[in-house]
Amino acid sequence: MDFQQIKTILQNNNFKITKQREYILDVLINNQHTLLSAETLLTIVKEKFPTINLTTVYRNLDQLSVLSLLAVFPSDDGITRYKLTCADHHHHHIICQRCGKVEMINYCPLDTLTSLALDKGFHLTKHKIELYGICEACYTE
Amino acid sequence: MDFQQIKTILQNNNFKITKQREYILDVLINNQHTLLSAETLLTIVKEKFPTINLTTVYRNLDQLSVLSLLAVFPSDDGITRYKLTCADHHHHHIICQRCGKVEMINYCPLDTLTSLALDKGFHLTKHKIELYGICEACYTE
DNA sequence: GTCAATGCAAATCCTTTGCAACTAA
DNA sequence: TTAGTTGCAAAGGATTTGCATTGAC
Repeated sequence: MDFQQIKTILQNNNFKITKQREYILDVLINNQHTLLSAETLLTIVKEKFPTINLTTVYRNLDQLSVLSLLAVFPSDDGITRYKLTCADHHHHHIICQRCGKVEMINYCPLDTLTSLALDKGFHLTKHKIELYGICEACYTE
Repeated sequence: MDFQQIKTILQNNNFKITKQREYILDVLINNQHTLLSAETLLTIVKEKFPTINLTTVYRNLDQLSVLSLLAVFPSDDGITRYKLTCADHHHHHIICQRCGKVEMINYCPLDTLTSLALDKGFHLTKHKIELYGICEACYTE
């Protein structure tokens, strides 16, 4: 996902491209390999746009999420983290528990999951496969 | 997991068996097939023990979680839900998005996940496979 | 008797809302 | 011009903490 693609989608949905939104997208685009909390995102955006407000960040995250442009990761620690969704194929993630780095995992036994669900009488609507670990850099630290 | 097993673990860890704790465990044991929020758990316990406090519920959930007796499910809606862990073998869950019913899924390609992680340079520490769907009862409603 | 557990109130933390001022298109 | 957007302050809602009291063992 690059800025042009996202910009187009936003405009097609009656969203305006403000300076704040541009900076927020910029940070998200440059951190597609990391989960960011609203607070962290704010801190980074503030480097370039010091007057931006946390509320604005939350509102933008919310809109991106509604447009399915954002992957949302609620966590045990009570902090929700975000990253842009990848436009390409269906996939899952592995997340470093120390630094938050995220990599794509091209693996999903969807047929198996669907049939497992059906075995229990469930109609599958959604599934989550998340791997957590320690990345090479953190491991050798 | 029945009451005796949990009681033993608690006592081995210097926890006391209070009336409140008994009722909380009772509700958790009788709802092993459902995810409960702290608030919902409180409501149910209150039927039998009207003076119990939300704080007590949270503190008990916390302790159970520390002892790995509790599975914790943070969710997009900001509410964390809980259920007792099953003592038996490793497994995952399918959760009804309408009623919260939970069933066990005896499926986990752990070797595959471990090697996928390793391919990315990650040392796997934890993984999550959660299926979401609509259960039979909700579907035919 | 001792130490953990409880209840209550207040505090905390993340997130959302109301509203007036602003700005992209 | 006119929606959508922002910033600020205040509110909300889930969870946690402080502290005096109670209760299990």
